Amino acid sequence: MPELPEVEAICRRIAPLVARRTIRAVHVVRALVVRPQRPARIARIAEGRKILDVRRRGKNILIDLSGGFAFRIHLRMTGELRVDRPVRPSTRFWLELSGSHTLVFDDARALGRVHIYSSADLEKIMAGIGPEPLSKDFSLDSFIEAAHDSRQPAKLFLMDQRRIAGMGNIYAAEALFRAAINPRQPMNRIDPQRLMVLHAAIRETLRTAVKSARIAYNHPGKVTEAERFTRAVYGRAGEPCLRCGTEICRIEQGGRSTYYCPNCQR
DNA sequence: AGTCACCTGATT
DNA sequence: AATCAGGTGACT
Repeated sequence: MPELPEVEAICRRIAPLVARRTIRAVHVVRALVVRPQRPARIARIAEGRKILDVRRRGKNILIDLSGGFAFRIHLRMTGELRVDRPVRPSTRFWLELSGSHTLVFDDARALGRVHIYSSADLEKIMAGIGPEPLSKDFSLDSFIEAAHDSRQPAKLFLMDQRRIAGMGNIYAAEALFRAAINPRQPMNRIDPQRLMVLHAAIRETLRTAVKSARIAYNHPGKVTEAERFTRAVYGRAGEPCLRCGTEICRIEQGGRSTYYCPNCQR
């Protein structure tokens, strides 16, 4: 379930475990996940370098290496990163680190990607995605301005990575519920007053979800409890709205599910 | 702007 | 057997 909050939790979790370690060997189990890059080239570049930091940008996990290189890992739908021994059928890629640690990338569907770039190239790629919604870069003014220029339905706008970094299907739906906006509403037809509410709702939704995701990672048994707390509409088609009791609807937008309350979100 | 392919496992 | 899945990018 990797959107911004889950990716943030993963980065925070693994950073202290892998930082300052040296990459002894790179193992590309499935060349598909590094395509179009070549396993041999990735290994040649990465081996012997030290891991300096693990960061998040949108839904990307960035692993800075010594000498001006970095890995970019995108989990897509089903990817997972863990620091552990690599003994799973779904393991696609792993790094052997100094101190006999391993950083393992598992991905059942193999849609996730691992690439290596020079730091300069990586920055160029990351410059193409929108502001971090939990940082000051995500200003109300620029949000309103961008909304004014777009006829996109609100939910698709929120999920557009060039607009806002890291929002996905779940939290876009949750933020719209919180702001009481219909997911089909074109962005340029939402008045500034309500855009202000939406801007705040995006930040609150993600902040809450980051907390839940971090708890979920540290206490696996509490996952369901944490999720219930962060999901007012997502996946609840046919169930009563927590605010008004009306049945939650499921519609399709851009080929995927959108959940909303037809009474609260008009 | 909208649709589909990319993959595979879980669910119906 | 068919359908569904939280993301993204390539295509029309």
